[in-house]
Amino acid sequence: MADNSSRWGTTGTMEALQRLIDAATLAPAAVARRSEMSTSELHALRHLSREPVGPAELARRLGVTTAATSAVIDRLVAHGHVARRPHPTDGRRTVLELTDAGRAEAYRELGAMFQQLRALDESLDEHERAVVTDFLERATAAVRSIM
Amino acid sequence: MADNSSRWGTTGTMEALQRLIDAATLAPAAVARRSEMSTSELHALRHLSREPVGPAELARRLGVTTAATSAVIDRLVAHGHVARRPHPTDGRRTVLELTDAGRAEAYRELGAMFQQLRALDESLDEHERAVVTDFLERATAAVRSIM
DNA sequence: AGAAAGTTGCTAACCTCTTTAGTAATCTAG
DNA sequence: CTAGATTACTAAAGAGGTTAGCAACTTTCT
Repeated sequence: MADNSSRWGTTGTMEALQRLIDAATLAPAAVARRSEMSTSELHALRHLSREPVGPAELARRLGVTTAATSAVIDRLVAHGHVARRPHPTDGRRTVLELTDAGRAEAYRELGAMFQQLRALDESLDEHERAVVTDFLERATAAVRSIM
Repeated sequence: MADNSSRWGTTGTMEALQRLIDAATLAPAAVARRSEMSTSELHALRHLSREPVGPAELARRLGVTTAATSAVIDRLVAHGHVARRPHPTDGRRTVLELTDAGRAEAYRELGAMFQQLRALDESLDEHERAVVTDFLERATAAVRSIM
């Protein structure tokens, strides 16, 4: 058996990464509670801010079943944040689109964060950006390796 | 009102960051399901792998109430992963410590990820490490700003 | 063209985990 | 030494998830 007693993540970079991941896990719960929605609804709003997708794809991104996603969408529709539209070519599918109210809500809750992240990104020079992107991609691979 | 229609995170770095955060959010659910525990139990195991803390502090780190944390600890104790010990000086408090079985479980489920992250960290030179750490800390601040 | 198989989206019943509310024990500050 | 926090817990109630199953539609195979 390996050395279980060795501590993980003792360098500054690893500590910083753990803090980022913890913050990114806790922040949605805090925001969701404040705006009286579930974390899944908030995550759905965030995903739909990027591009319209259907319930099945949204379920994959949320990491829950399509059954649970149906309920999430019901709540978002009831709040006027999302509209269900028929898929243009595939009769089985539905396309979920943010309403203006939904877009405003997403912006209100998450806009400040994305603005700061954008400013952070723009403060990097080309070399730094390459270093950071490479790090993030390799860290993502490490995280995904346990899924 | 600001420009709601502008898309967020369109650069490579921002895309990579979003993928990391999504992976770091989805991975615990996948691992927890596989090892038949709740995500809170897994997160508790991870936090307790770093240092022993009490239920109140653990509740803060998990982002749930102490009532919910009591139940999480009950389950971990029932599975033999954690032991409740009295705090040496404060009579109100309890100190939670991983058992050998708990440490082995944490290592089994998360060890591969931390090993890869460690290798990633070690592949950075001093300058790169400084760039990455600074980026992670500023990204964490951005995420925390919406909490 | 028609049958078989897969995908999509939903409902219903159930179950797990969390919150709210309240209590007892202990510590700390005035 | 009393008043107010803090810690940890239990019990009742609620939110949100899963499993199971179905109907509609699309795709693939023959």
